[in-house]
Amino acid sequence: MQLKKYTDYGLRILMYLGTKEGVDGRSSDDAKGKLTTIKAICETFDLSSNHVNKVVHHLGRLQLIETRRGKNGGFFLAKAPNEIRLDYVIRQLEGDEPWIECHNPYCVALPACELKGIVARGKELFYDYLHEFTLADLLKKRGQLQQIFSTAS
Amino acid sequence: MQLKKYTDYGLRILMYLGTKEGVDGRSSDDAKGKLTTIKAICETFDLSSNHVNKVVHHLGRLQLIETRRGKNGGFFLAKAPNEIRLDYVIRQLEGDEPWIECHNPYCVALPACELKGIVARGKELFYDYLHEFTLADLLKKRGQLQQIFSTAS
DNA sequence: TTATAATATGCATTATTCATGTATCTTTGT
DNA sequence: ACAAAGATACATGAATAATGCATATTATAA
Repeated sequence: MQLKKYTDYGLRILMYLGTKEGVDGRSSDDAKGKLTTIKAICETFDLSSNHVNKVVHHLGRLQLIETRRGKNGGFFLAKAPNEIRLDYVIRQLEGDEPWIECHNPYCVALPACELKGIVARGKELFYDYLHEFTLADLLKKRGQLQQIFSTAS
Repeated sequence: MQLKKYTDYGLRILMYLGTKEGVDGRSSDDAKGKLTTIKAICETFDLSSNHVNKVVHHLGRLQLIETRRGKNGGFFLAKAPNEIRLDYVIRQLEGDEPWIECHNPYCVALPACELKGIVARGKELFYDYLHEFTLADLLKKRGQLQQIFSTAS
């Protein structure tokens, strides 16, 4: 019972982008508006580039970030931080299956089982709570994060 | 993000015991007060006896059931169904680690990270909700469950 | 007191899923 | 044309859950 690292990495990437973001959604650490690259993320968080690659791609498909191929390519947030709800990010990256498995192996009690509904409702309460937060909430200590990200590598 | 089958099996076992339970906490399908055995559980739910063995042992250590070794041994509920709270059962069987892993690999953002607290609170809301329910709630359709369990095998 | 039926326990093995690695393709700016 | 970036497919490795096997321990009954 734990979120996948995949999901975790996705959230870290969004946080990183959130700290870089200027008015135009580009990296602000450079006047040229350089984009953030997978390489930069990997160096900052010390992660495998292959994995980050996939997560970035996924975030792109979700239209949470915009990716640019080719030289000087990279990616940046496609929405304002306060429009990126945590429940959505986690549900999508994590996958949204029921938290309890009634088939595989099939449970004979299924037709009279009250449990699956209770767990499903609990799951929804978890996500309802996450729905109250956005990426902006993760950036409260933005200055400190910027400092961490700029010195890490 | 899913409960372990181990946890699921534990809950099924408790439900099974709940349907058998008479005034004395013994199986009521037989005047002799025969105890429920691992074998009976395995036949009913079509599970591996080794796995059930371990879950039963765990439930015993948690004092949710009382186990009896030796010939004519078995086990039965050690508490009334309405005293067995689902949050407790699930927390114990599932293990109670944080749902998000900040170390392993260590995350540089940790000192300024708002995420861990949000997820931790969401997790608590999930368990708070489960706390409202007991095994008795899982036995609402007790008659139907009894019928299922007596015909399965 | 011996056989038997039950749980207890430890170790080994298998299966599943997550995580990571390698290679190559495609795109795009220089 | 070249180089730097993401896109994609496939393969491998690692972690953990699930299961299997063997044996010990205990209690009852013949």
